[in-house]
Amino acid sequence: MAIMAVMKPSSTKDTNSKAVSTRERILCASLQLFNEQGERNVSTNHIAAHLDISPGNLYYHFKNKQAIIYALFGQYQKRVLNILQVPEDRQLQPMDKLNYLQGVFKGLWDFRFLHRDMEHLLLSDPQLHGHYRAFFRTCESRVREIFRGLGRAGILDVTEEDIIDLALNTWIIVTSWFSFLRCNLLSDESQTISPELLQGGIYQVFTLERPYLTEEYRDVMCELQQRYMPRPSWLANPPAAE
Amino acid sequence: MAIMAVMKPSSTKDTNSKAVSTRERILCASLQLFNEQGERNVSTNHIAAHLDISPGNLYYHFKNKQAIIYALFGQYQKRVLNILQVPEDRQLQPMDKLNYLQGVFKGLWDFRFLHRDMEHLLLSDPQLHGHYRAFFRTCESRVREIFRGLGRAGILDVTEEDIIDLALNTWIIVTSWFSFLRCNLLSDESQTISPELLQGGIYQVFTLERPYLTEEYRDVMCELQQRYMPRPSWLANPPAAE
DNA sequence: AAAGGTTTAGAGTGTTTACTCTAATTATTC
DNA sequence: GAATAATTAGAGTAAACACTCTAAACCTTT
Repeated sequence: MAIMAVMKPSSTKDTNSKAVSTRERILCASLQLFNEQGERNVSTNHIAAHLDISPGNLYYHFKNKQAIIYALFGQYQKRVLNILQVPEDRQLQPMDKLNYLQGVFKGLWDFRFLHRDMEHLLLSDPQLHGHYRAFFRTCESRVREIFRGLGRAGILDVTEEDIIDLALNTWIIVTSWFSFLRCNLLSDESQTISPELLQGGIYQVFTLERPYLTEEYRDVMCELQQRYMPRPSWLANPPAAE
Repeated sequence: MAIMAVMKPSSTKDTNSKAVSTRERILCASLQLFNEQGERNVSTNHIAAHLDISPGNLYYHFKNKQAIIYALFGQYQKRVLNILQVPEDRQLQPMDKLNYLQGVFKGLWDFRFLHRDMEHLLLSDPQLHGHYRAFFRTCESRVREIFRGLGRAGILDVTEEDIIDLALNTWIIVTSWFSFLRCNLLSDESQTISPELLQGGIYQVFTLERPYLTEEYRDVMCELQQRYMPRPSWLANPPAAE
């Protein structure tokens, strides 16, 4: 470690000497608590207590609660943009669509507190709001590019107008899925959503493009979609009294 | 008014003698403030101050803040269910779809604070959560019935499976639309969403069923949809740097 | 105009919150 | 191993919150 110190004598931020820096631990614990209880219900004191550190320590690493959220936001955006890329060296395949969805839904799950309190987080921080709008526009154009790729690959038969509409519908369904689940389907006890209900989101997004599937790929894509049909579990609920 | 008093001597709740009861004024002011600033940012003291009444007075009429929200929730549900009805004496027409959407979007706008903090409101009040789940199931079945009606009227060509998927997608887009607008499109200054951007939601919902339109009605419905195309205003934003 | 119920004002309470300050401790460098 | 800088602890603060309590004002009926 002496070598390390020599190699990076005046580096600004890397505390490699420690296994995990306090800063990282704060981010990690914040993410966990925010996801479990909602950002609104988790105070900085809670986070500090959870980590067995003092509030002062927390505020040494982050100038305020907002800064923690900001950092987590950055992680989330980086991760999503990493996923939404069209390969340049080959055509898109049916499984690609699935991989996109699984990756994005996983990301949404890991940072689910964000979309739970999104409006409050953005409206109380104009700078963050600006970043997010730019992030959305980037995602929107990436998703359109994916749909164009699926068109080029002969999987979808879509006009440019269809693509624009599909992309926006997809964005809304995807980003609203967990909120939808928590509000409309989950009773309090079933805290554990992930496996099968998350899959329901993938199924639901597939329904958006089903009408546009080419004959050639209709069967294979529909079969793919059927794997994610989660209905029995929650459609079983009594379908409303009236 | 003496006559009124004689006619309804021991009625439980009507304070007809006054123009507007304090209870009504509290509900009205709460709704307004919640919508403008978010439920999270409006305290009971704020509401009382806004009305120039004392906090004690407010708590005389509502045992807690939750009770105010609960009452507003009731108004909202009643209004939506009033709209989502299939006429029994005639077939559905293209304009019906439009009327459903306009009515529902107006309701969503008037109670927009609800969907802004929905998760928190529901997760912190199990009873309300239960009611809301039932409300959702009712709405879902009503919307399906509307789609079935559009099928019977020869406007849509849909299987029962399509209907199930369409209904759910419609629900999610509709209930998420204002949140989507506030998060992704609005800068802070343009506080006033209503007219044209609300219309964008109607357009967007129409896109869901466009692929299912029968040839007979495709032109008329698409023309109807085009009226609600709001794109130029906010699609003009630079489409992301990449 | 007295009585009795309803409505209101307004001060106050206990708790929680985000955040600050100072001093102590630990690492790093010379 | 002394000096310096980076961390941490922990008490503390001012503001905001949901909500309570008591007494006064206001009706309505007799």
